[in-house]
Amino acid sequence: MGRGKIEMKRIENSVNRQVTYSKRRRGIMKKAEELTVLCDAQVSLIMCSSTEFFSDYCSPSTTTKKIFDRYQQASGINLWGSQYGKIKEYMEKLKVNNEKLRKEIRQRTGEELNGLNINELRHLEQTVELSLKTIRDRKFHIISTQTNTYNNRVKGLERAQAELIRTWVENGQNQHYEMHDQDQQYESALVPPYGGEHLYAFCLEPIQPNLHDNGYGPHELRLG
Amino acid sequence: MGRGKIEMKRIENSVNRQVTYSKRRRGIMKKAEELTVLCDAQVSLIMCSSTEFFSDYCSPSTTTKKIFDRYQQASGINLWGSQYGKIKEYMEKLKVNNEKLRKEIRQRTGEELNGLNINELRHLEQTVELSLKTIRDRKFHIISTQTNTYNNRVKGLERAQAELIRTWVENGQNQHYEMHDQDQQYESALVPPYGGEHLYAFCLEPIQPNLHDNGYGPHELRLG
DNA sequence: AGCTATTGATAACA
DNA sequence: TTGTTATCAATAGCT
Repeated sequence: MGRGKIEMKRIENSVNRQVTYSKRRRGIMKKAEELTVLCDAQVSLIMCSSTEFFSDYCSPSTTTKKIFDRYQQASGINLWGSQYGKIKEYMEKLKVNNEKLRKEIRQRTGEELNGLNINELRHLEQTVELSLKTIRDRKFHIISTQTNTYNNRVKGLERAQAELIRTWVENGQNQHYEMHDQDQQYESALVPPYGGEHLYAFCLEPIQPNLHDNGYGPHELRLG
Repeated sequence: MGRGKIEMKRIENSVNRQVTYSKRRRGIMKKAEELTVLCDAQVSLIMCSSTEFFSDYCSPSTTTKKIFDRYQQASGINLWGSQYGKIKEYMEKLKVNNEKLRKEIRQRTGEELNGLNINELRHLEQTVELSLKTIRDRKFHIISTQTNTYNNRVKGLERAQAELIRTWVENGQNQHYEMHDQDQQYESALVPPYGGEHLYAFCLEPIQPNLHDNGYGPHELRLG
């Protein structure tokens, strides 16, 4: 509800996050007060920002502690039973949603294609193709960044070397052999990561990202 | 924000008051959840209607009690049933898992590539590439199946036609014109789906598969 | 419970 | 940060 819709996920820009927090904090407090006044309700609201800044609202004529205590009592005595069904229902929804997400992944992986007709397959193909392109672009971006890093490191060392050579030469010719040794060591240590083939050597070993985690952990716990 | 502005005072009609309470209760809970997600905040919200009905919201990864304790540093009561705690914990796991699945999808989609190093990107690229291949194979399989279906249908009709012609010819030459008409109708009806271009015509219109369901359904229900 | 006409909240911008 | 405004979201009054 602003100049544009926003995704419901953590706002990455920390300044925006703080601004949004302030604004929404005021908004939710207003809502709490309105609920109190309009509906004769009692509301306790405690908020803690990501920077550990607390704020609270509490309806007049009571305290957060009183509401909290009353809630504990009430949920222990009256309400627990009726809540139980709702909680189970909620969990079912979560599970269903979970399964839906897994199915999407299986389709994208190509593990579960039987249910799809050709239209859906074509769409899926296009989607995955696009994803692949995005991933490749990102990879090339990173590779070029890495290359620049190495370039810069090499340039720095070359400058240092030139300086050393200059120093040694100025100090006389009798240390000529040692300098040459230094030079060769330097070359052999530096060239490999800089050379074409070897640039990629550092990432040959495959790593298992967090794809395909089966995610069955939660099922360990059963309602009993 | 409704059909008309309302005065900010207790709603006297008790039915209206209850209805408004329900609606606004959902609203404020949604706001609390949004604050939690968008701003990485921790929120504890307890509401008690004028009929003593309690509801609460609490950010994941914490509990109302923890927030309350941290805020007030004075409670001393611990009556949260062990069941309640376990179930909440289970739901938290489900939620976390949900988020993990969503993240995997976002990575496969290429929406969230920032956290990945080059190894991971390479692996992801390979995985998605493989998926794409699987999907394509399946698509071609279906296309060829479709083609065979059409081939068979055509062959069947050709046989039937030949049989008809034979019958008609055996019955005499005076029905020659009508047979020719039949023949033409048959051709124009059959050729389009069998012809190269037109084979694909039936699947041009894009379909939205169940990818990217935002999955907010489960959040409708709150504890309390 | 659902449905809209309205008011309200707020994301982006200044 | 505080204010402004174009947009999206919540909801009051009805059914």
